[in-house]
Amino acid sequence: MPIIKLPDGSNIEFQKKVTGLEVAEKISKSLAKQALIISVDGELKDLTHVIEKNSSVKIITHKDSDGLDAIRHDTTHIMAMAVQELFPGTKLAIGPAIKDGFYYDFSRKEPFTPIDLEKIEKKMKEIVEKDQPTRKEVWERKETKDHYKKLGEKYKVELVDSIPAGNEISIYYHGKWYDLCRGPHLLSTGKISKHFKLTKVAGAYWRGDSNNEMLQRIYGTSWPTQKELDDYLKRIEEAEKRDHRKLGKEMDLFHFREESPGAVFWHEKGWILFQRLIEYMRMKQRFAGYKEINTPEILDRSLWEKSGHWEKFGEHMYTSETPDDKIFAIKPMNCPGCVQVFNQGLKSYRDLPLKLSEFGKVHRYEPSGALHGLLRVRAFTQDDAHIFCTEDQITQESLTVTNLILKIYKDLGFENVILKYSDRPEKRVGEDSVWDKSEAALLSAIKQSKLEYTINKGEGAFYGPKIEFVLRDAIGRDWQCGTLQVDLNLPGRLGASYVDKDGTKKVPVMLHRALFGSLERFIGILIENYAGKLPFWLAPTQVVILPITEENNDYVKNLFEDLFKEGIKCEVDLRNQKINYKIREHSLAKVPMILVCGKKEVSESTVTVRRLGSEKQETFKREELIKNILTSNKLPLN
RNA sequence: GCCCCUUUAGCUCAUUUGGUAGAGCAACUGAUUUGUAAUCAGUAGGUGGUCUGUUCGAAUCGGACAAGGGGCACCA
Repeated sequence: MPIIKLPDGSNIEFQKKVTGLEVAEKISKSLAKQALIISVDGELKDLTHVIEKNSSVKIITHKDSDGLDAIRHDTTHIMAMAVQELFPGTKLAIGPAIKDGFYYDFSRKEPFTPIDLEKIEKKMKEIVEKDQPTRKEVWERKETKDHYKKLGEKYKVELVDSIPAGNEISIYYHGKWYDLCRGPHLLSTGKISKHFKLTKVAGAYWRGDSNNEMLQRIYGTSWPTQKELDDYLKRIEEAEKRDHRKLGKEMDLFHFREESPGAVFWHEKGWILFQRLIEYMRMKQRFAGYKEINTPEILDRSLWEKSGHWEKFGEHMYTSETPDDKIFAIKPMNCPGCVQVFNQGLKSYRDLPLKLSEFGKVHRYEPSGALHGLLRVRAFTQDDAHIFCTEDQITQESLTVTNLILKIYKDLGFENVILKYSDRPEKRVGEDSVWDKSEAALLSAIKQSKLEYTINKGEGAFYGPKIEFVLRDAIGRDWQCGTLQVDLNLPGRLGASYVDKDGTKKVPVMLHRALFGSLERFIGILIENYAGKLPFWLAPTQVVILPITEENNDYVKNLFEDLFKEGIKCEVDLRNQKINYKIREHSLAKVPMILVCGKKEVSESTVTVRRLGSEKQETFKREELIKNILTSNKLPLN
């Protein structure tokens, strides 16, 4: 007779085999009420699942992430049920729970409209109200396939085929409707409650393969309570308010236009921000021993053929033909140019590691559907560098790069960083022994950094393993930014060499490294992270000075000159407007500091300060204030 | 690139079923000299994304293209 071990360590002994629900009831009535599914020895099961032997059981409620997933999985079944009722002939593909919600992929000729979504939602609520019981049946493989073949549900047939031999094939019924599904599911359709919402329709390839048919995917979200649903919708709204495309327009930082899709037209304010970021990085890299170079944007085809880009990267490259019938490529990467700088003149082992940095503008022909504001563009500036070193130096140099990246992210307000490590892919160049060495070197650097990391097996570049740096922003979103790649290939292809101790020529290892990846992209991330309220040192307009009346204009202009001379990005607003009007306008423009000078300030040689996000007014002596401002304006070079 | 949607004044949006476009904010002019999130009045502003078809007549209906948006694929 089964002895059930509970998560708190206690045991309950039953006289006969029991269902999950009976276990929950034995623990408490309220738990049984809240129970959604159970976990038996780590496997998720229905509440109706019969436990026959001793096992560890956990009753799962909506407070567990597995419980939330179960609710969403049920909701997507109910959606599919509603869709098939309303739109007979619609075929089903798959419908899993995902982060914050669920989707189901359908195959149907006519597109679903927003009005259809409303109808589906209404129908779903009816289904929930009917509270139809869930029932599981186990079918034979062949019977299942024949059944779905007859119905013309070709995706279900494919799914049956992909279930490993020996696994049971389960069908879940909700009332009369049923679906092929591994489960588990809640006891009845009423269990999910009505706190769901269908959010959007989108195209999606069957099995994520662009060679397959495009299905219609309906996304939705589902929560245990109305409050959680409202909170989620609010969160989405907040994220929309931070959208860098919207803020970029409002703050007059940049724009895009038809003539050059995916390329940024930087306005004065955006360009100031861009330059300031570069200024910071320059200082940071100079301290770290980098030498900044700059290489041509357009290079002859032969170089790209030698480097392998022409073959491997050609479809993403812009090319141009000149009147003398030569073909040039606009660089999509900086590395070949950088290697040419290395190649110029004789290099000795004493020169290594040699770190050459470049703020290089690259162009890549990205698929049109991939473009997205500043985050995915066709022309962008990499904060690139290539470190030429020996194999023995890989670990140390990788660690140094990692530490530099972490420090920089921290300076810019990002404390949460995780790493993604990718090792050798199937298609690769170089000896396995060298791969062993470079992988070990990179991994050792990661371990020494003590950061959380995930391993992406086989996702490395063809020339070497890589690390990607992912940072988490203020509202919990992850962004992939920096990258560090070990390259045992390009230097050789492009004929790089150095003279070693023994007088022989050797080929150096090259580390590719980008801190933010793309400055354009990073600025987009910065804007969203700070919701446009950039830190003082980065703000394109740092200070606006407002006179109360015309009488204070001279004082204000004089103060402006003092700040301007010190390099503060400062403006005066002498317009004939009320102070309320100006405060509102400059606050909305996200100027970090507003200075107000009226009769009182002029007579006392003081300035009243209002900082963005605060209604507090503070009055300072003029000299003291200037000193404070200069301190805030320093680059964060810790 | 693929599926769906969108495109009207500088910005945000309106114009029921086809009868050549309106508002708020911004801009400009004038008045107002103002103490911490919108002072008042007036003026001007549009080949309705582009091309094309249907029609006596198209912002409105059809088609093509482009850009943008949401996803998918892609991100070397």
